[in-house]
Amino acid sequence: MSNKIVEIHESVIETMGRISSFWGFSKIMGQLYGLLYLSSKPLTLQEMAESLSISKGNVSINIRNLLRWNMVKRVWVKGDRKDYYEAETDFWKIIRGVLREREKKEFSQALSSIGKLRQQTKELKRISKTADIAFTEERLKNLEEFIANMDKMVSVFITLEDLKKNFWDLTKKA
Amino acid sequence: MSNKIVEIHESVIETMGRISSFWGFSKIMGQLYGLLYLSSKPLTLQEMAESLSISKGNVSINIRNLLRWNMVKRVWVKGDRKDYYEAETDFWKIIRGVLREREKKEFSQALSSIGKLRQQTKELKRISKTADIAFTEERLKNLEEFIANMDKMVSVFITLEDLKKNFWDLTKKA
DNA sequence: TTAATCGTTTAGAACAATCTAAATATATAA
DNA sequence: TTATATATTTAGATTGTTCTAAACGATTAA
Repeated sequence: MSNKIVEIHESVIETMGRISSFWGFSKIMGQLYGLLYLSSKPLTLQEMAESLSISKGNVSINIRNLLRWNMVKRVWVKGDRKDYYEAETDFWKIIRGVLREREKKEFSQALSSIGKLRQQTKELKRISKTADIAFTEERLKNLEEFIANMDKMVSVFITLEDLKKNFWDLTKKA
Repeated sequence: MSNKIVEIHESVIETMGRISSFWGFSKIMGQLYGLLYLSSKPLTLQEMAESLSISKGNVSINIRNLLRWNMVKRVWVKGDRKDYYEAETDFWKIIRGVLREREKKEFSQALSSIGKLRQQTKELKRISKTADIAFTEERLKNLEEFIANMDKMVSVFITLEDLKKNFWDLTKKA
């Protein structure tokens, strides 16, 4: 590969690293993904470690996280016992997966926490009608409604994207 | 305040801290916001530091960040030289602000980085037509299109929320 | 002006995350 | 089975973040 194209690859990898840490993943995860995304053939742990000048162990744990988020796939190369990896290139599929597992989980957790606490406050209000209990209940009500709405928005997004995907798959088959 | 309601407040504050660090803000920021959100009157630095058992300096820098994101407001209490703070309770307004400043900035930065690199790759392709240059160009094209779409989605969201807000303001005035 | 009361900054401590190199575990081929 | 190639785990080093206590600076009241 020409010098210039190698430079371009490195810049893309750097950018991916920045994006990755911005979204709360590790920098290395983004860089590994960028490396694989720009590679026309699957790569081994060893190759990735050398390309990014990091240890094999570091690649190992970060690749495992990428696998967990379905951002890379492990592929088989016949006659070679090394593991090979390639990038998942369908970004919408990645987003759907991340929203489903990460955001969804966080929203429902927050929703149930706040819901429970609001319930406790309501019960308290039945017993004693003080100003601060009423105030707390009002605030928790608004908070719970907001989180429920965010939760719904994410669900709608996932559903829409799923529909789009299924429709696309159908048109391809037909 | 009763013992029970204090316990509830503490749980909400804890939950807010968790949400905050999940979204890439500091835990203390979330806790401070929670404290103010549940307070029926504005609080001083001193009061917040005592409530959360953290240093005044720590409150100072975290409150400054909350102000930066328009998540809290500084309010004046006549005849008192202390600064008082209260929570911004309009969550959609907060989201709009954060998207506008944080996400927007990140998207346009990524978009311009990748755009430039894609342009360089295109120029390279005019000179020499190797397989890896063509491959790189194809990948960068897809990546750029994806980021542009995300950017558009965020813009649409902000615009819609702004419209909703303006409409609401109008109906209130009428 | 001086004393008192705040808010902010800073130096260093405490803590947490990330990385490497080496050890260990696992899988394949001879 | 044994030897070899590979992946994963781990202990400790490194780095980065966040916190506190104290110093500093600014503002107000006397």
